[in-house]
Amino acid sequence: MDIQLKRGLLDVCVLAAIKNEDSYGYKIIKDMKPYIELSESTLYTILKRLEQQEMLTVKSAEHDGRLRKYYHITGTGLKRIRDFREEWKEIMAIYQFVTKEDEHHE
Amino acid sequence: MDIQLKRGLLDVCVLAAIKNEDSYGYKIIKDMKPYIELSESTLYTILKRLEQQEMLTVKSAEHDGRLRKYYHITGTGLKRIRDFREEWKEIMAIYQFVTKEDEHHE
DNA sequence: ATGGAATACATCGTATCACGAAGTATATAC
DNA sequence: GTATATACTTCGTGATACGATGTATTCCAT
Repeated sequence: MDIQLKRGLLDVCVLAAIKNEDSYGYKIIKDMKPYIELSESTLYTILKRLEQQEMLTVKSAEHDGRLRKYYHITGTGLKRIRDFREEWKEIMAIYQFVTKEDEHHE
Repeated sequence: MDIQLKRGLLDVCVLAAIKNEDSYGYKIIKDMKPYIELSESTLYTILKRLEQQEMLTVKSAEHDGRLRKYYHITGTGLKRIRDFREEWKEIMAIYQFVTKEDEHHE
């Protein structure tokens, strides 16, 4: 898929991946894989950004003797997803504009 | 609207704006305005890129005594729009993933 | 006729951002 | 004991949208 098209979806997609239960880097990548593939460097950059924006919180926890960073979505993060639903209406309007056929052809 | 979300739509939206008839910078901006607002510097950057990618051709023509650059979509450009329709299926899958409700809540 | 919009295009610098490359470290399977 | 999977980190780079700024012409109101 076009890289540019992904850009606007990435952040919100990561948030969606931790929406129902806290998750960690590797698992997020796997869960997103069927929809969007992204590299580790990309994901951790995004996670750091989302943390700065207070869309999620981070907590280190031990698992099988080593530390994992678990990411938990915040109220702001949930709002981001709700806002995305609203933005989608504009996106659909753009989609219609791009794909509408020339009216006057038979 | 989120700038990031626009990114993937901009190129194809500009192509859509010249799909039915050749157009020029100022008019493209006006036609796109209801869907996506973009500055002149952004548009001309995009037009130059699309020309390099042979999605469109440029032809200067006189209008009211001064030169205008008219942009004409190519076969490659039209194919780009068709491909976009295909990509859209993936985008919709991502949208579903992001907005689907937690299954186990009543 | 004079000034200010509106039209029309161009260039430059900057900030954001996705990503590949490379690195560190541990657990598990063979 | 060696490879693979797990798990996270840092660095540098290229793409790109955009504000700022500049140039030049036409149109319109005063």
